[in-house]
Amino acid sequence: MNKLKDLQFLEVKNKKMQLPAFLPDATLGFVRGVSSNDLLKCGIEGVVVNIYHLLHGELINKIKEKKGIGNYMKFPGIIISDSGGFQVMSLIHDNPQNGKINDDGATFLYNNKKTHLTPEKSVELQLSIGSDVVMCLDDCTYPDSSLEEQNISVKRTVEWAGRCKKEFLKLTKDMKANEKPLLFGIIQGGNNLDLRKKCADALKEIEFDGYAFGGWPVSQEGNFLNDILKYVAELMPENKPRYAMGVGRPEDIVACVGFGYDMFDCVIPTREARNNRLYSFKSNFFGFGLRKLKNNKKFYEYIRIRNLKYKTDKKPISKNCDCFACSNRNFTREQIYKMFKERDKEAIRLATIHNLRFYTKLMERLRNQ
RNA sequence: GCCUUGGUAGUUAAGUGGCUAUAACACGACCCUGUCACGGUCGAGUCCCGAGUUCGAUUCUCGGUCAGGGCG
Repeated sequence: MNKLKDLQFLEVKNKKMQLPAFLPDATLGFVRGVSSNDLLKCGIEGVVVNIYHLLHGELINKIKEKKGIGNYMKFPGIIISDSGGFQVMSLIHDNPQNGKINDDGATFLYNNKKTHLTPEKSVELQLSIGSDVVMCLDDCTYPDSSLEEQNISVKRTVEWAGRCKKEFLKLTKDMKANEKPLLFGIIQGGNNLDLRKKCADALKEIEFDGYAFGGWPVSQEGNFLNDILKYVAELMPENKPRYAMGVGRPEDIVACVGFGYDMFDCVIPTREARNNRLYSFKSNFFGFGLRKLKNNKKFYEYIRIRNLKYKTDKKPISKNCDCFACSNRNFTREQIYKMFKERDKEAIRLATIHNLRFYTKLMERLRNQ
């Protein structure tokens, strides 16, 4: 029924990842709270690191010493590097005292540290750590930013994408095919369909290995931008991977797979694990097809493990979960509650493993339509 | 026995002769969409006891009591 199956894998540098895929954010070169081994056991086949945070945290040289981010992380899967474009929004646009942005690039002033990124520099850094998928530096905005800001954002994003491509070609021209990473372009334009189209057309003209939906995917009122996501997916070439950056909640991912997206990253499963929310599938989930999943946001539920009612709950987090915490009745809610209350780091680990397994299981289900 | 310092929320502290007495942690509920994130929002919960001075005392005075310190 769908064109999802057109693209079953993302392949790069002799690595292979099943699609659609969820990639947790390993911003600083690790997924908070868990080891790379934990990730593999959860079925995670790729992660997203962030070149701004790696640079700001002065980790680039350490990564180079280890001969690449894969070795550094001891993670054999696909590693996407985000360009720092999101931080242009989350740090500078949100708080101009954190830096300046102009047509050349962005200068971050954060925690008394200066970090300068241009499109060329971002690409160079991403290549220097041995990233598998290089993201173009973009000027990321909120959907409700002013039209003027959206215009500037798209203009810059397109120009920067051109510069990224040029730099990428220059730096990778001598690489063998099985050493060469991919380069993805990011489509901006906020909630403006014309700008989205303009941006997508320009990026397709430049030609990338994959295309991403960029920008904050949620309206000011807190509604997921289904229509925009759908529209942008249709602007992307069907034969190349489509990446919905920052998406999202389980029902949003289901919707986006329906629109044609293949790749997702989001802080939700990991951050919420640390902050109390643990997901589980309702039993009907396993009988649902994609269409039914799309029309039924209630295929899952969550518990807030630190709530008082779990203090004496001897059930596992989820009865139909096979994660390390839940399987073999390894840990009860009562135990994890207690570990959280005692600030035991293992609580965060178990919770993160649990939520990541929930997400990988969701993706497995979406692959088998 | 004498002298001395102190007693404010569950804990540790800040503060005031007059507005709904403050913060952190802990507690309870909620939130989180390319991580500024074990973070954020909201809520509940306090001036040791008695007497005095005063229009008004958690605040000043005296006594009690409890805890710490010093001297015997």
